Amino acid sequence: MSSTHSASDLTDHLGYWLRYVSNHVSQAFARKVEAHGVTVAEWVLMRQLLDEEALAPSHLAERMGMTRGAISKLADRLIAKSMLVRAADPKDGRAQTLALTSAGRALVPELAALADANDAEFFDHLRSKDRAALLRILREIVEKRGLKSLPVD
Amino acid sequence: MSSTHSASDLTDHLGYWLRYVSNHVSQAFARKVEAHGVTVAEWVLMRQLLDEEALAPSHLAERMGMTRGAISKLADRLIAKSMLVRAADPKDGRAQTLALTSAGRALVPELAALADANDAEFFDHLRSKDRAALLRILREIVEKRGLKSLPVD
DNA sequence: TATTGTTATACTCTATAACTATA
DNA sequence: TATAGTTATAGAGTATAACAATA
Repeated sequence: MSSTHSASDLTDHLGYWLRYVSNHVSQAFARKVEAHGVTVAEWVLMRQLLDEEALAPSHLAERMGMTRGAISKLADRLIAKSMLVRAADPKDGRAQTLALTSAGRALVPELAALADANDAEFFDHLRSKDRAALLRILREIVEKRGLKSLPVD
Repeated sequence: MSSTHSASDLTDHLGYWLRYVSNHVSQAFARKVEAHGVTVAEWVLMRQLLDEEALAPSHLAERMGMTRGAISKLADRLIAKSMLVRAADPKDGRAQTLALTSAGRALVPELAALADANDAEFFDHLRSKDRAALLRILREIVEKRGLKSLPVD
């Protein structure tokens, strides 16, 4: 039990509010990106690859907090959409790498603009101090709680 | 475009961090409640009914930001688990009401305790000022953005 | 044997749309 | 016709587990 909560004031659960707001924000974003033929999860994967040239599926799984199987399926869909290419790793016969195609790379800024617009829609009305605090706190949770170790696989 | 973001610093999207943290928190909570045979979405529905005696499916759909069809299916599962009962509304032959069974009502505090524990796990390390700020900001977003009107149906 | 990745399977969550019964 | 609800269908997202290839 948290020191600041009791079972009686149910609406005070931060996890509840986080989920509620996050679901709405993601749904709104999903609607924006679907015109470009991609989903939110696909965008997240593409974004991981933007600065990286190429990444192993297992590496992506760790970063995104998903299993390797889930990444495989996500990658399949992006490959079918010609956003991604899979290639064998010459150094290790078991390994594969995933990289953006030029089409995929070209799409990222458009999606990023939509993400900007979505952020603006949900967060621009906040005082800039609150907006900064929200970002800082979320990052702190990720860092302190070491979020990324979830998928046991 | 938000005034505080550009397409180049992609990791600054609040929506991204919100989603990332929320997914981890919800997944951890899902693991805790599954021992009691319910899912997170089921818990949210049960919780809506705790203070209400009985609600119409359409009312729940509006509150939870889901379609009526989705509520129907969720309710089916909870009824199969004997947590919920469906009853005809005597005043309107079309209408139904959903209410917790005594077993359902008895389970809520146990789930609430798990929610407390989950919250503690993810948020207790924050300074209490930050914890309060997070709750306040999330609530403000819900209020100002009027979140609940999403499902068009 | 351990590791990388894929595939098979299953289930939750959710939407859209068609349908039923009542108003 | 309009409304309340359910059902049918579909697809995303994700997990677990079995499998294949390589190390």
